[in-house]
Amino acid sequence: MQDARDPRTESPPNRSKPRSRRLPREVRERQILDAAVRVFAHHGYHEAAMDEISEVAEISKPMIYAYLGSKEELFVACIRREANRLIESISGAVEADLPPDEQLWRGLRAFFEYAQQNRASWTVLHRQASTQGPHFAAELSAWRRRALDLVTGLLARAEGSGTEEERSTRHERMRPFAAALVGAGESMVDWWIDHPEHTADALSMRLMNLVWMGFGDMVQGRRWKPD
Amino acid sequence: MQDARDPRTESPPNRSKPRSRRLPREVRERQILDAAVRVFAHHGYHEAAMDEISEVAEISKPMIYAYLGSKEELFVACIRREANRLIESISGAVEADLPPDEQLWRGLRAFFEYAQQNRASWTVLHRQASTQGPHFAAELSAWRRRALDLVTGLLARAEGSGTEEERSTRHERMRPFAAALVGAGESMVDWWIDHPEHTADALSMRLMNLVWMGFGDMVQGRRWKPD
DNA sequence: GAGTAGTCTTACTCACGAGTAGGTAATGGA
DNA sequence: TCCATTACCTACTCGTGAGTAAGACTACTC
Repeated sequence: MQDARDPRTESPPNRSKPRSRRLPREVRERQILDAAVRVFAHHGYHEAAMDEISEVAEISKPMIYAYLGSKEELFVACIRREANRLIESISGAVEADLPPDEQLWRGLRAFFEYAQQNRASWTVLHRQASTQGPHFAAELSAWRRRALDLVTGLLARAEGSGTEEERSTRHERMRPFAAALVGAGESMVDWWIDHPEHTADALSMRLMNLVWMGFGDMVQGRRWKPD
Repeated sequence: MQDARDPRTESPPNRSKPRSRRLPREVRERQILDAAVRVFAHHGYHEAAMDEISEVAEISKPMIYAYLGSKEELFVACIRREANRLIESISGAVEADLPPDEQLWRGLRAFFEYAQQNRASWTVLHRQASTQGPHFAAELSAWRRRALDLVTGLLARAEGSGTEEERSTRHERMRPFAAALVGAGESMVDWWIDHPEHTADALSMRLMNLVWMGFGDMVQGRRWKPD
């Protein structure tokens, strides 16, 4: 069973390069993490062999243990790095002085774009991470919580201002909706993988319509549009 | 965990070997599947040891191999059985002659209730199944497709009728929305596990409001309510 | 050039767990 | 009563893959 997207043979087809020697730790750690993300994304945590990661990273296995620790710690390091990248992408796209629907729209679009341009990263965060052995549970719920807080904040602002206390209870009330929205996005990305003819823009628009207008409006032909 | 034996098979009270019960294959298969669902839900596919499943099922390991085949086949059998149960629960709750919003509402509620009353089953379907080794990919996408078709049908009917062709293109257009809705539900159930103070009814209502009314209506105080 | 700190490797060990060999014992029909 | 069948077991094998021992090579400083 040949696999076209085997991470070992995926990107640079370098046959001539005589395996760069003696690079500083910083560089190696990055190489290892890059390789690990790709391999974890491709096989999942348990099927991913440290031997394969070391092969992809072009470094021997003991170096991984020396720099990043056990397989578990390596996986956690991947989660942490990729979660940071994703969350920064989204929160960077949301400008605080825009109207709430516009903010939401930008956030959604940034999310879909990230998922498109960083497939492996997204796969690790979404699919593999949720395999929750009791181990990475902490790391996992941490990143999930950050994502949820980000979205909850977006939604809470949509309902306008008020006293400190009102804002805080509203924030709480928004949590289940935020969970729903996050899940809707995740699930749409999954669907997207099988229907790559759609653009990030189109999908964000659909999701925006769903959560902002709702089916009740949509069946009557009312649509949400940006700007 | 005490072993509650059938009183009829226990006639002489001083039998020294209560374990050898010699039950028919059908019964054992059910016991094995029940145990497997629990263990898979608890540990995930890879961490789940056949030895533990055999222990929980109160039968020896070779019997599992004799009846259900390999670990992979056992897992597939679990997925298949539990997916059927869930899909029947939902489609049983949706009566075709109700108005579309009411149908959607009943479907959502049935889903949340199933997730609440069959935690292990849901966990296997949702969390563990998505670990997509290339193996159960077929089984997985099959059940996911059935769920998606069910929801897509629900949504497509909400937009009323038309010519055969209109219905079919609309059905296609609804797919990404269905994916979003399914994901929203899944994600809300995850959130629910950490916030068990909410009821299935309350959560279905929230999700119904989100997808039917949308935030645009909700921030203006408009709400959806069941008939 | 000697010492030292950091990079990097080959070639192992060893636990774990899927799957099996090879049997015993109960049941039901002839 | 004998035989076939089916239920059921204990006690193994054996591949795989995480993690390591033990040292080699290189590039600094002093």
